[in-house]
Amino acid sequence: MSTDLDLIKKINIFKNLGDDAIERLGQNAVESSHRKGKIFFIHGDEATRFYFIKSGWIKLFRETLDGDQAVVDILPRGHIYGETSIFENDVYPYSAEAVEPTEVISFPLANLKAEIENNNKLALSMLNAMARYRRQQDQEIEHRVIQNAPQRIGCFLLRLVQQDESGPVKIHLPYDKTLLASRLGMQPETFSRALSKLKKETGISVTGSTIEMDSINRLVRFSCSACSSEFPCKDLKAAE
Amino acid sequence: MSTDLDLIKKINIFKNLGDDAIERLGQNAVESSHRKGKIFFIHGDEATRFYFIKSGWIKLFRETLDGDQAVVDILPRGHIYGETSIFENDVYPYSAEAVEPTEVISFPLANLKAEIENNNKLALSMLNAMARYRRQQDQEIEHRVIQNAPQRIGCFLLRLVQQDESGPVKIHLPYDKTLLASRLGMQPETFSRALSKLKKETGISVTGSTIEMDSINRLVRFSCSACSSEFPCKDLKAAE
DNA sequence: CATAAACATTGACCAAAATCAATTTCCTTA
DNA sequence: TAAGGAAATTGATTTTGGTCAATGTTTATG
Repeated sequence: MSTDLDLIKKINIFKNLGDDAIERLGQNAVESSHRKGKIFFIHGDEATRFYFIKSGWIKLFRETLDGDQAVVDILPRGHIYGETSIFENDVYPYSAEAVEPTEVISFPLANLKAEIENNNKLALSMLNAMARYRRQQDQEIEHRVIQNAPQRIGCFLLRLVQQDESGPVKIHLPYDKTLLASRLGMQPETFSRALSKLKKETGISVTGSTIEMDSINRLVRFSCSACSSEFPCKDLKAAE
Repeated sequence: MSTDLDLIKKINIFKNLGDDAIERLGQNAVESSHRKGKIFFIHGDEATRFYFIKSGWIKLFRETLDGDQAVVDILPRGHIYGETSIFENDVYPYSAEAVEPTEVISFPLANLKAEIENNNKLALSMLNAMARYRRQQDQEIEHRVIQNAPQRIGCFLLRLVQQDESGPVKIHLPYDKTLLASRLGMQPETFSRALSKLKKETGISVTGSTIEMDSINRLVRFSCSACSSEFPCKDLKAAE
């Protein structure tokens, strides 16, 4: 396990912790690789472990009995998932699936639960992470009320670029368009049409999953006019 | 200030704290009454205080320059607001407005900030509160993806009733319909029509802001089929 | 109690997005 | 490199909810 220690130290909410705490949290950590499509858990399952994404992408979602699905979030490398179940009576509040080949490290939730009881530093980092997430979700709701489909796509793209970019920009979509559509709460067909519209309205050029533009100005004008935050909306990046 | 101590102890995230901590948190607390329409702060304002709702209702929202508004939440008596700004560089992340005559107690954020640094109990209660809120927001997003307008109203109504109710039920809407519409992310006209449809589909009877039905069964079947949670969806009550 | 103002409903129409169906394009892998 | 399958696009149509305007209803207030 000790080979992992350095990696564990880099986990966002574990930063600033002492080596002894890291050691305790890392007890019985297990590293594993998974193919696209791997289901880690289903919402409602009893929760025993939480996961750190070493590489790949994880989709968090919930679905109804008849298969309608709502994507809660799509997490890149560096994030953890499943950890909030310690506040949910040890039940996972969402389902988790690998949408790319993925490497994860899993940890017993018991470690986290025990550590957080006594380690104020850890509690505070978790609070910070939680607060950031909360703001993100609030904004997500806002966007779905105020922005239309093309604007939501534009907003998502802007969160992929360095926000001080002033010249030409080239963006690569982080995962496929169908998945991105569900992440933005729309159908694939709607996404396709909305992207065409965005192209027409803002002059971006789209080649497969590569998107280019001379400058982000027109995109900002188009998307951020229907948002309560000023651009650049710091801390709301789509990926890290 | 000492007259407030008993009240402060009852604040959700302050439960289980010792008298000394309560004392510190309550330093320079100020009680005040406000008319409907009072704006406490606007998102982006520098944050200095957080508020406890002694009575009344508070709307949390964000709005764009051209007046489009997204309601984040509507809080009843017993809740606090503005406290998360300690994780947001001391800036309020949303605007807050009284939608009824309201009594509040405000506290310096500095108290909370100082206390949380050293008091693990407090940090843990905040984490729990935050986690509950997060789950609620996740579900909110899910509902807006999966449920249509009449189903969202039905779901909201169900969260107002005791969830083990088996006989006839009488519900009183907690605030006016226009506000409720915005809380559910729809226009007043849409709300009105959606409520009519709900009436037709589930046999509920509506008289002003009083809603009655023989049993919640039909409502559950109508609304909860488009949701990933089983009824009763515990901990997701609309009011407390 | 009268009256204005706010709230709520209804109708007609419009716009956005979902759905269903048919291709086309891209990517994987045999 | 060819074939098959998945992903993406496009078209036609329907559904849902939004918008605008008119009218009815409740509520607060002088």
